[in-house]
Amino acid sequence: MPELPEVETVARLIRPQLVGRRVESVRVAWARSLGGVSPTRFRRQVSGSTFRDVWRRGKYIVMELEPQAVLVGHLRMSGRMRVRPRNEHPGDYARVSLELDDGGVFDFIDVRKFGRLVLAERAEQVFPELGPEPLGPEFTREWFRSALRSRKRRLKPLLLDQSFVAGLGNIYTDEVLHAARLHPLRQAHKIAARAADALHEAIRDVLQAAIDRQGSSFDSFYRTPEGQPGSYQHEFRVYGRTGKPCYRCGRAVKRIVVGQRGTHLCTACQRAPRG
DNA sequence: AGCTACTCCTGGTAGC
DNA sequence: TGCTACCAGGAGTAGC
Repeated sequence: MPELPEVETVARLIRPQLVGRRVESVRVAWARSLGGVSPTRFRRQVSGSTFRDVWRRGKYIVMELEPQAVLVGHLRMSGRMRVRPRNEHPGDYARVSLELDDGGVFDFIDVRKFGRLVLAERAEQVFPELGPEPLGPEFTREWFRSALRSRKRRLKPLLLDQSFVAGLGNIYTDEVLHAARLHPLRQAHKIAARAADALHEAIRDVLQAAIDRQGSSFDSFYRTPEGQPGSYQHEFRVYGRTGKPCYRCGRAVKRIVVGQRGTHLCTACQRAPRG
């Protein structure tokens, strides 16, 4: 599921439910969700600690614990997080559960088991190399222009690369490229300054609009921590619209495969590179 | 440096 | 209805 807008939504909603809460006990139903940290050590260190803060970086959710530890969560394809009342059933896919001192239980839920909830001393120990936050102050037009110029790589795989820009995934990359009218196979270093600016603007606009709608939900997977679906899926202009008319020109949206990822585009609005 | 293939998992769905 | 094949929001690794 989750890309930057969904992860941001999760972080915003669980933050007020966790900050200040003490963990009373820990249940680990699927040890591999801990990413190599032993369940024993995880239980010992997390039990009794208190949430100090919750924030997002790229697609990671960082939960700071008192006095000095972090839980770094990544939802990958099917992960969710929520806080439920203790008398409510956790469901079949709660992989890690933390009982809180106010009667709530934090669940890390993950059908496909790709997600992780890693205990570390500092978040930076868990993060791989991450590019700038696309909605943050470092992501300027000037930086983006020169960053594109320095990469001899196709746009779609480049935008999906978290070490280039942090937070875009398969859906929003397709939406962003369509909004900027750029073909996913265009070479980054050949993008003119005006087109680079259009792409920069599209990235910020699409992600912000999706956050405003609490992300996108189109199957049973992604829900906000309160169980509500997001609504940005109603704004998709190409993703999942194969064969349907482009909202800009009316031609059928095409699906191609780029780097093993399904890729949706309008070949009239997004002109293919020569060759 | 950048590309492809493969891997980790389960569930939903299209097609027969 | 039942079976099978394929597909999916991510990303690390290996090999070329």
